[in-house]
Amino acid sequence: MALPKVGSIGEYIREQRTQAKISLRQLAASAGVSNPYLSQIERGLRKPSAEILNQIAKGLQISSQALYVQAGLIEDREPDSDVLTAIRADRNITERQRQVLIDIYESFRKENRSETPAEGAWTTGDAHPAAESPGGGTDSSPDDTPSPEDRVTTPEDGGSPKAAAKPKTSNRKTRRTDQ
Amino acid sequence: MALPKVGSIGEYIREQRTQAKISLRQLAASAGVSNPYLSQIERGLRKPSAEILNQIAKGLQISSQALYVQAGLIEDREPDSDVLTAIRADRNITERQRQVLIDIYESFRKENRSETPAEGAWTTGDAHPAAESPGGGTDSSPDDTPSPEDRVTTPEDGGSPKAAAKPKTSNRKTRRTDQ
DNA sequence: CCACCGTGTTTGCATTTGCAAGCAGAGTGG
DNA sequence: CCACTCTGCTTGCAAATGCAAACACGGTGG
Repeated sequence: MALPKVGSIGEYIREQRTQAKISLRQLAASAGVSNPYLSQIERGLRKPSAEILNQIAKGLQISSQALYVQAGLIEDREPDSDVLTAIRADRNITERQRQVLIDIYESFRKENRSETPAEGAWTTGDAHPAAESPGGGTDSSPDDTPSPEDRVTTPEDGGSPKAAAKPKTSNRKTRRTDQ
Repeated sequence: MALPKVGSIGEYIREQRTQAKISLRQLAASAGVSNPYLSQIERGLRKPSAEILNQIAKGLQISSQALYVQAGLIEDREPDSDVLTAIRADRNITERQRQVLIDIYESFRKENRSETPAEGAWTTGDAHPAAESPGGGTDSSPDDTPSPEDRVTTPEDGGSPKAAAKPKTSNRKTRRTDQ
């Protein structure tokens, strides 16, 4: 594998650490990871998992998001609409309320997005067995699904957003060649 | 109990998946993970790493941050200031510039926070990399790809506020987390 | 009835993470 | 000179991730 470069995450961590003038062992201790492992991470020999990354971020007292971005784990340009940021930044609501709002908003976004392609296509007679598409995207009937375990989504209003089926072609590719 | 509760991340994923009316295999395919693994993730039998989590988020077309928050990996409490959210929400700057701004801001925060009693720590003439004012000469390169070797640290100015965190905590034993 | 296609699940195995223990130097000073 | 402490790095090894293949169950229809 040769581990070409798992991204500059290691460099970034070492950068932040040396800048903070703390030793590898100190950071490892405060981050709760072992010193050798941190060493390997910093030199790109190991690819830390999210937990470790989070702990390192805490140990460095930097933003986890910054680390995730550096690790290329969040690089996907999220729809950074200020709505979501406003929701996340708002401190006058509880976490649950925040989550509900985010869920609703994302459901709306997803719904809108899956309606973009030309209608039909996946409703044609080619019998997509799994998709089956009850109602499809146009009617957007809110109460067509039994909703197995409705936990997070419990808005009082009945207009819960239901996302339309995703006409993703059944790509059989499972093996992902990465890294 | 052998498998610790990894949080409701699996539940959340399954929730989103069923909401989107896509099958487990479909999501696994579009996310680039194997079906059985996704099944185990959804039931909390496995703890997906950040990459897998990111892939799943992409497959679900939902926010990665939402997943990370659900996974308890982002804490969601760091960006408690609208400054950061404003920076992140601003779309008139490149990713690089945004990162620089965030780094600077975090450096300031860290400086303020670690400047508890006993001042005279940051005056030791160390150079703080991120806390450099990019000035007007910021590269307006439309390229927003985080280059690996191009670290944000480019100290050239000496008159910027320095942040030197000199934690009094001496070496601390590496705590081991049972697991 | 049983082949076929869909759903999600379980079973072994390769690969990897992540750590405890030990190694190689650089200061410091008794 | 050697003991002590710091720095970071290398070495095996337990445990986990993550996947391919096979399993169990349900519906269609030939």
